[in-house]
Amino acid sequence: MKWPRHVKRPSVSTFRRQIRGRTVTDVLRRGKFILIPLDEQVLVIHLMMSGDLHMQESTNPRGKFEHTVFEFESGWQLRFSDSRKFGRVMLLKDVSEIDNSLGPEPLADDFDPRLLGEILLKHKRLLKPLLMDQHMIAGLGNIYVDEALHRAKLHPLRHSDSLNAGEIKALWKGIRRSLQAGLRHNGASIDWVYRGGDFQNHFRVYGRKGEPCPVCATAIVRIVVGQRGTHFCPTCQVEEHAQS
DNA sequence: AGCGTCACCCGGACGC
DNA sequence: TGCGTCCGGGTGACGC
Repeated sequence: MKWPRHVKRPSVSTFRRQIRGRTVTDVLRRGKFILIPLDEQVLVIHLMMSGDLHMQESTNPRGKFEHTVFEFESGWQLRFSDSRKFGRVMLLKDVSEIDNSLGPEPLADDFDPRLLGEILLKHKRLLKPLLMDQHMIAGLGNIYVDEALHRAKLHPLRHSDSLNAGEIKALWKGIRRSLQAGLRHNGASIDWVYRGGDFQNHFRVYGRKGEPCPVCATAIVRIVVGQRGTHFCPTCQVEEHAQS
């Protein structure tokens, strides 16, 4: 979706006027966006990497990084804490702008190998940046892409239109399994940003440069692809397939 | 079309 | 110890 400059740091007073008296009717998610419908509008929050949402009683002192606070009539507050200020808060008329700009949900029932194959073959892109691109598939970040590619035994620099049916199926499985593993472990708490999860203790390749591959014990390699640290096993994830 | 690069941001890790 | 520098995360804009 568009990420207009003017929503980067919304004026607090404008915001306050617009959402005062509204009722939270639901809490939803689409891709990495948290959607909070407020009667006619929708509050959209992106945590990026260092953002965190939590409920606090209003009497609790405000934390150093709690830049945005939503007051409830009950006396509780929804606080958006974000030490690196990368997160975004937007108020939109409806979710269509976000919805239309995102690819399919990889854990949805209709995300099958055929749909993944269509996306991959329609573009001639490197696997890593394609999978990171929210317009292609919604919700995969750097960790999950590295983990999914390792599960699928695919090199991050493979071209998306070079995969055969078996590889597409393996990638489909890898994407879903790595997301499910993340969910099972309540997500990852990397850096010092603690969110309660322990998925970081179960990474197969991400952030494990030099450590043994859990499958074959080869040292994990780190390269940079599309400006992103990219981790893979040079034995399991071969770039060039021998011609036969 | 797709890639590389940059900007955004800042706590912490690292080097001297 | 204290300072300076670099890093990394997700996204959009931009140039090629």
